[in-house]
Amino acid sequence: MVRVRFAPSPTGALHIGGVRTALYNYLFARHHGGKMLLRIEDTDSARFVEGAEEYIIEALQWCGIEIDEGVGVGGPHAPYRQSERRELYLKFALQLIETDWAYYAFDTAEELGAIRGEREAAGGAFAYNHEVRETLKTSLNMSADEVQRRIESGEQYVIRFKMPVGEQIVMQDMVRGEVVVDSSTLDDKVLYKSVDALPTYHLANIVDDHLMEITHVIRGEEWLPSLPLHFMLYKAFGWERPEFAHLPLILKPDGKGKLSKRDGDRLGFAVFPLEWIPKEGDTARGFREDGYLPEAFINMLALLGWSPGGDKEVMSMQEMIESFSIERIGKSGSRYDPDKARWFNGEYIRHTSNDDLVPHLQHELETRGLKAPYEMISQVCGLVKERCTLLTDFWAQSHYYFVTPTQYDEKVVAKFYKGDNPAHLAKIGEILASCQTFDEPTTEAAVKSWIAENSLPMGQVMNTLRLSIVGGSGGASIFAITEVLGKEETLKRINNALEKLPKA
RNA sequence: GGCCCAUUCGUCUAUCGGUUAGGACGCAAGAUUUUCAUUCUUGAAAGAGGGGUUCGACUCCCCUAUGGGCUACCA
Repeated sequence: MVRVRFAPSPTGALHIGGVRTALYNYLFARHHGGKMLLRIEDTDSARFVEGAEEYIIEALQWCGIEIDEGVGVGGPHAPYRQSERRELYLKFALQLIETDWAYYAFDTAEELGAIRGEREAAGGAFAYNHEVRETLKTSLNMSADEVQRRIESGEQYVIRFKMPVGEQIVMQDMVRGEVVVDSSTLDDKVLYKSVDALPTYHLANIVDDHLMEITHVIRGEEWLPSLPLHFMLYKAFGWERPEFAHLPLILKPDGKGKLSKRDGDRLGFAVFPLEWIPKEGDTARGFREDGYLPEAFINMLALLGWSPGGDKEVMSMQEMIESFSIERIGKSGSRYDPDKARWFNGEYIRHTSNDDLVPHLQHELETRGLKAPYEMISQVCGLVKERCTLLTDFWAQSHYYFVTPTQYDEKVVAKFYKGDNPAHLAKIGEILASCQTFDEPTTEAAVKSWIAENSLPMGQVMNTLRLSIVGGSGGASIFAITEVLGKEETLKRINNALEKLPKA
């Protein structure tokens, strides 16, 4: 039984790299008929941000990533928030001390900072490792009594992993293959801190993955350097370890480095699924608020680092679940391409039914205090959707269906409202007025046959008509527009133009 | 600095020793059209460099270069 987990820290909004990690976990779980867990890793009380957990849950929901077990849903291994599991971890840290895989360290943060500063000033680097651990304030060079005394007197301490020396740690990663690291190059990571009586990520992570029977750990590449530690931890506990897969990072569209919120602000796009309004600091825009459909967003994200192999790019969640495999995840980082994201969205909008689009346009109308019949909104959606790449484009593309133009695009006026065109427009008004039915085929046939009979320039006449109806250029077939508008409104607009526009 | 990871068109990618190196985004040109858009056609565009291994390397190995990640009592 495959069991995977997404284990974010509630330190802020969930960035798209995190969303993609969650997505790959989800696709993998569903592909194998396994379970997807959500665990909140809030072991750093200092970095906890209120609302972040709620944001993460809402974002996953919007994306269509379903959680089977964990925070918000419960399950057999509850609680799933590490801060609520705090009593659990100390005994495991102690177990490691008893088996000589860990030790107490009483150095204060200030002392270590000072040493680090000295070494760096001298051009070197400081690592808390086998070379220095015997010389620092650790239980390795103290009597058991002294250790006991310090702890009982309330002195703050930390429990560090005692990394073995000279061991070749051979690891297997599902995306990278074999990775070998010499344990002598590793330092003694903190596993537990007495200040807040909480474990660090490394301990909590291994303990919980074990207890929650996680079979596959799929996480970001930034964790690859700590994989050797995690391997050793499993060994020290004598636990069977899960399989690991480290995902490549999502990079900036331009320049160097991984994608950050700043890139979004600088280049004008979202890097978070949902808008994030923190209590302090700047708000961050979200794909949802920018007008993206979750299906398009997820489709784009899935293909950023993974490819099913064929030429097919537009895929539903179900199709991605069926074809997903970790073997087909790329090894190198992928630059995020905002243009491609827009293209995906346009593609999805065009393939979304008019009825499913109605709520979005309806919302735009409501915020402007406008109303229109459902049927009309649906028709408009059908006419404008191929001109929209984002949901937020709908209003700009469709406002003239709902609001009679009061201003006319000057360039278009200058180009078409001259010569015989105004007169022709008046004549078209008469022709349309005489149409018994006002649907597109009828009105189009009537007007075009008149144009043909009189050998008039099609472009000139039609664009003048368009100017009167929409106030400018652009838009669907003019007779499709007038059908939606209806006879009365159409004739009104033609008369408006005739009255308001200057005779040239 | 140390450790680790990576490297195919501008970007996302296919290729799992033998291909005219394929597709998509973007870009350019053209077709369709009353406009805008959609759609369709076409085009430009790639194996970081150097050594091996091999009859034959984008593909396997090594080195270099470049890029990235980590190096906290953060995750």
